[in-house]
Amino acid sequence: MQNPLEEKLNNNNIKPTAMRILVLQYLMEKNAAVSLKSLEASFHKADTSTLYRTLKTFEEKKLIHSIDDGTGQMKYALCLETCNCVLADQHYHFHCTVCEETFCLTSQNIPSIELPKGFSMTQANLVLKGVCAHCEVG
Amino acid sequence: MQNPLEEKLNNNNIKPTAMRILVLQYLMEKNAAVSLKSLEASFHKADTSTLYRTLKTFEEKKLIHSIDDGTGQMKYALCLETCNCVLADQHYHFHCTVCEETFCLTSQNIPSIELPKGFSMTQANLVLKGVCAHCEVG
DNA sequence: TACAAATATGCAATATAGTTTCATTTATAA
DNA sequence: TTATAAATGAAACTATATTGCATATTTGTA
Repeated sequence: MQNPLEEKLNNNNIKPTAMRILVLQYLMEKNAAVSLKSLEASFHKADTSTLYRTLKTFEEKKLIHSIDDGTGQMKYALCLETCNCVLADQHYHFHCTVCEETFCLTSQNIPSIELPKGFSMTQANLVLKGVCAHCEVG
Repeated sequence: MQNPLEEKLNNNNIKPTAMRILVLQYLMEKNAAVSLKSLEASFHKADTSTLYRTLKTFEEKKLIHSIDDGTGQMKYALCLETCNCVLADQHYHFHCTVCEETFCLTSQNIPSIELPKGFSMTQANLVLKGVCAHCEVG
């Protein structure tokens, strides 16, 4: 008998410490990708390095994936339940230049891309930029 | 009567100083995107800030475009002649995890991407990762 | 329970890329 | 020639990411 957060961590082979449960909860409540800074801002009591390593552990265990959205701050977002962080699981991300939030566009996978002869692809970092629905004027 | 490099700079409203001509030449000779660090390594006599500002000027004047390939070092590559750095000019980039070079894949434009309702897109940073033809084994 | 080993955390220091300030030099134009 | 504008060089500074090490906590085992 464990709570769903602990269960999720256990399913990913991550020991469910108090800190990790809180960080996971935070990630689940946000519908946008989060940065280390935003975690720091939300968890004053926790140390930066702990939060940093928590994110790294989550990423390593494929609970979250990282997004380099070009803001200079790496963002992290929860993977889908079925995610193995392989090419087939990759999706576009959208960075809103107004609210500065970054979202996963999981409704469509990335299209097949014709690579030059001899090239092989294993990963992708695909970030679209513009204005999100919430920030759109008019 | 001016050399092609100067002409290219002039066409982009960039005053052709000695330094800028050399940097442009360097960019044209490389078939991969270059970083500030690689410029520093190639131009020992020039100051970092000069090279930095040269890149920024080139980018501003749409002579080159920047690529955040996730290595932590911004890369820069020459735009195509016809480029206006608008959405239609965007293309994928490929970062080889072996030789660490980053290339423009200009042979195809990015496909049309279905955005959530209300989202509008103005830019993109699309980086594919894997192994390039030169580094492919076998 | 008690102890040993493994793991997680907190604090501090470090690394690195990017950026800015300001003085000096160089180019441009009246 | 002189005044003005622009480019360059040197140095300092900022921000993010990362690591080392001591302490605390958890876990497994007798």
